[in-house]
Amino acid sequence: MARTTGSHSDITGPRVRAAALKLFAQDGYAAVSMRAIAAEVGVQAGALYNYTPDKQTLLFDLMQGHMDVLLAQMPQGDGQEPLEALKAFVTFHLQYHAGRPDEVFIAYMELRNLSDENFARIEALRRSYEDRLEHILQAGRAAGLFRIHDTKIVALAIIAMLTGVNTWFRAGGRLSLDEVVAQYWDMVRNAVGAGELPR
Amino acid sequence: MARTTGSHSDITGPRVRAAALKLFAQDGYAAVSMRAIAAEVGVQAGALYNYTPDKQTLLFDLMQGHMDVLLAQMPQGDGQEPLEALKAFVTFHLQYHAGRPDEVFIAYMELRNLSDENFARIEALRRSYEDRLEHILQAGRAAGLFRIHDTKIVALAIIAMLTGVNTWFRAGGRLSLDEVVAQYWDMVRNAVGAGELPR
Amino acid sequence: MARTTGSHSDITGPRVRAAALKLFAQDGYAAVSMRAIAAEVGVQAGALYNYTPDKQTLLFDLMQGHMDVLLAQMPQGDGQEPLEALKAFVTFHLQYHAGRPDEVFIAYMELRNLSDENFARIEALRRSYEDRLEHILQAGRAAGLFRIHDTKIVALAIIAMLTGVNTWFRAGGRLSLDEVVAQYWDMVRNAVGAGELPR
Amino acid sequence: MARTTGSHSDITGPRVRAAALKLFAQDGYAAVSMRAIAAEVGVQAGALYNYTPDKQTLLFDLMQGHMDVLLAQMPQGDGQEPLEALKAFVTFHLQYHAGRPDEVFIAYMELRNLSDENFARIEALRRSYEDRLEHILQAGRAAGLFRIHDTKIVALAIIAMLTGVNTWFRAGGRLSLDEVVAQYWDMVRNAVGAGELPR
DNA sequence: AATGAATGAGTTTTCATTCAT
DNA sequence: AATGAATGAAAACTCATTCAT
Repeated sequence: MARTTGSHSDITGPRVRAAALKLFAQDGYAAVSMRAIAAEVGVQAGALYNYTPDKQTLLFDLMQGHMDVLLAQMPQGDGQEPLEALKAFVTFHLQYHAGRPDEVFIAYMELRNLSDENFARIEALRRSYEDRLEHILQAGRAAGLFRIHDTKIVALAIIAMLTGVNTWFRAGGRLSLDEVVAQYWDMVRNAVGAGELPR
Repeated sequence: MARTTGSHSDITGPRVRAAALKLFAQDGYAAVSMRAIAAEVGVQAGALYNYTPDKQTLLFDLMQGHMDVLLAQMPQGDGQEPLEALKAFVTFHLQYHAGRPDEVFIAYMELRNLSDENFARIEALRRSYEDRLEHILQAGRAAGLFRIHDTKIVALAIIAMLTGVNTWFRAGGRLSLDEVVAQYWDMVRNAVGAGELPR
Repeated sequence: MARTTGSHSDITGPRVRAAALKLFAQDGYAAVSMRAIAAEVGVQAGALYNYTPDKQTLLFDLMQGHMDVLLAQMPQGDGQEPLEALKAFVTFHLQYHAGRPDEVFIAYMELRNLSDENFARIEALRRSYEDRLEHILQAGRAAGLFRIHDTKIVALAIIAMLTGVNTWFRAGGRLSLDEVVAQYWDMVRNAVGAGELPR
Repeated sequence: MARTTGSHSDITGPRVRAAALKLFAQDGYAAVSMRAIAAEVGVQAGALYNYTPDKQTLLFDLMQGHMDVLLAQMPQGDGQEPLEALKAFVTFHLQYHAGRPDEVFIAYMELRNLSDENFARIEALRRSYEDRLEHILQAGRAAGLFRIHDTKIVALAIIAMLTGVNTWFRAGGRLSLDEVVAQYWDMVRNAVGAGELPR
C-alpha cells in the first residue's frame, strides 16, 4: 500500500529538491544516492522518479533555479553611477549568497558533475552574471573613476573574493552580515582604485 | 600467470600518484574508480594496492604532499617590511598555484572526501598557511601601513581572490603570469589600503 | 530495465534463507558467495540485500532461528523423574537433529565465522541448552540414580555423542531412527551409571 | 635483496606448516590467506611456494601428517583383552588429542575444503582408525563382555564423545587430563555395558 | 503517487599464484 | 631461497533505474 493520508503530489516535489539540495551540499553529488534523498523525504527511491527523470536532471534543476533567481534579483543598475552600481553589486552578492549557502556551494562544486549539455547552459548563465559586473567596471574605468587594467580579471577577482565569504560566514557568528558587507565594500572599492577620495 | 610486461618497481609508485592527481582533478575523487587510475598507469587495479593501502589514503597523500611543499616553499618574510612581505606572499601564491593547478584544485574541492581524521590534518596545514598571511597583515596594520579592520577576514578574502585565478588562468593564454601577478598585486595593495602612495 | 519475471515478494525471503542454509551446510560459509546463493534462488546477487543487510546477518539469523526453535521445542521435564527426563532429552535431541541436518551442521561448524557480538548471542543460547541437560543430571545424581562425578563434563560428553550421529545418520539408511534412538539411549543410560536395572 | 643471514631452507619449511596449522585452526582454511601465513613466518607470500605447490596441498599435508602419526602411535592391542584394549584406546585418544588441539580441530573442520581426491585419502585413514576401535568392540561383544548391538554405531558414538573433549578441555584448567581420562573411561565402560562389575 | 522487488552494471578490495631478479 | 611487482579472477556490496501493483 502507498500513502496513508491524502495526496502529497504538490508538496513532495519541492521536498525532493530540498532534500537533494541539502544532501548534495553536505556530501557531494556523487556521494549522495537516490535512496538517501528518498530517505530524507520519507519515501522509497522509486517515488523520486515521479518528480525528476533522473539524478542528473535533479542536480541541473537546482543549479539552474539558483542562477535564474540570482540573475532575476540582481540590481539592474540602470542610470546608476558606476561606484553606486558597484556597491549595489557587492552588497547584493554578499547578501544573496549568505542566505543560500547550499545553492552557492553546489553551484561552484558540482559543475563537473553536469553533463556536457547541462554544463554549457549553466556556464552561459554564470558568464552573464560576470558580464554585468564587468560592464560596471568598464563604465567606471571609462568615467575615470576606477584605476584598473583588465576589467575581466578584476571582475573575476572580485567575485572570487566575495564568494569566498561563504566558506566561513555563518549567520549569528562573530560578525554581522552588515559588518562583513562594510569590510568587503572597503576592500573592493580600494581594489578598483576608488578608495581614497571618500575618506 | 603473472604480469605480461617487465617490472617497473621504482617507477610505478610515482605514476600511480600522478595518475590519481590528474584524474581526481579532472573528474573528482568520487567519480574516479581505482580501475580508471590503474588503466591510466597501464596496470591492473589490484597492482595499485602495492602502492597505497586504499583510495582514501591516495587522496590524503596527494593533499598532504601539496600542503607540505606549499608551506616549505612559501617566503618566510623574516625581517621584511610588511608591504614587501605582502608582495612576496602574493607573488609566491600566484606563481606556486599557477604551476600546480591540479594539486590546488584537489586541495580545495576534495576536502569533504577526506575521512574525519585526514580532514583535521589537512585543515591544520591550511590554517597554518592562512596564519602566515594574517601575521603580515597584523604587522602592516600595527605599523600604520594597512588600513584594515579584521585581519582574519582580509586574509581569507585575499587568499580567495588569489586562488580564484586558477579557475581561468592558463599558461600561454592571453595574459602572461607576470601580468597577472602585477594586476593582482595592484588589487591587493589597494584592498589593504596601501595603494595611494605609488600614484 | 528491471526484473524479467514476475514479482515474488513474499516468497523470496524464505527462499534466500533456504538457499543459504543448504549452501552453507554443503560448502561452508566462507566458500559460499552471495552470487551462489542468488543463483540458487534464481535472482541477481543485489536482490539478496532486500532480505538481509549482509552475509554475516544471514548466517546469524539461520543459527539463531535454529537455536530458538530447539529451545522452544525441547522437553521441559517439569515434574518428571530424572531417568524419564534424560530419556526424553536424548530422544528429542536425536529426533530434532536428525530432521534438521543442515541447521545442526552449521550451528556447530560456522561458530567461528560469526562476529564477536553474534557469537556471544549464539553461545548464550547453546549454553542454555546444555544447562537444561545438566540440571537433569544433577537431579539424577542427587536422587542417587546416576553415578557420575562432574555433571558439566557428562552433559558435554552426552551432547557430543548424540550430535555425532548427524555425521553418518541418513533417513532411509540401514538403521531406522527409532533403532538409533534405542541404541543411543542404552549407551547414555549406561554411561550415567543407570543401566543395570533393566538387565 | 633477500635473506639477511644464512640459508634457512631446512627450517622455513616446518615453520610454514606450523604457521598454516595455527592459522587454519584459528580462523579456518578459507579465511586464511597465503599472505597471512607468510607474515606469520616472516617472509613474503611468494616464498611459500618453495615449500608447497599450493594452498590446498598445504592443508592436505597437515591433515595427512596428523592421521599418519595418529595411526602409527595408537595402541596395537595385540593379544590384549578387549576391556584393556578399549581402555588403552580411550586413554590414547584423549591424551593424543589433548596434546594436538589444532591438528584435531583442522582434521574435523576442514574436511570439506579438501579436493575430492585428497578427501578420499583422508577419509580412508580416518576409517582405518574407526575400524580399529570397532574390532575391539567386536572382540568384546564376542567374548560376552560388552553388551552392545551395532559395533559401528558404538564406535562412532565413542569417538564423537571423546573428540568432543577438545571443544572445552584446556591444559591447566579446572580438571587435569588424568581426571578427564578417568571420567570418560567410566562413561565409555558403562556405555558398552561393561561398567557394573569392577565397582 | 507510492511501494517494493528486481536488475545489471558498477564499486573497492582481496587473493592465489607467477616470475624476473 | 626469497623478494616484490604484477595478474586475473573473484569477493561483498551499492546504486540508478524500472515496473507491476
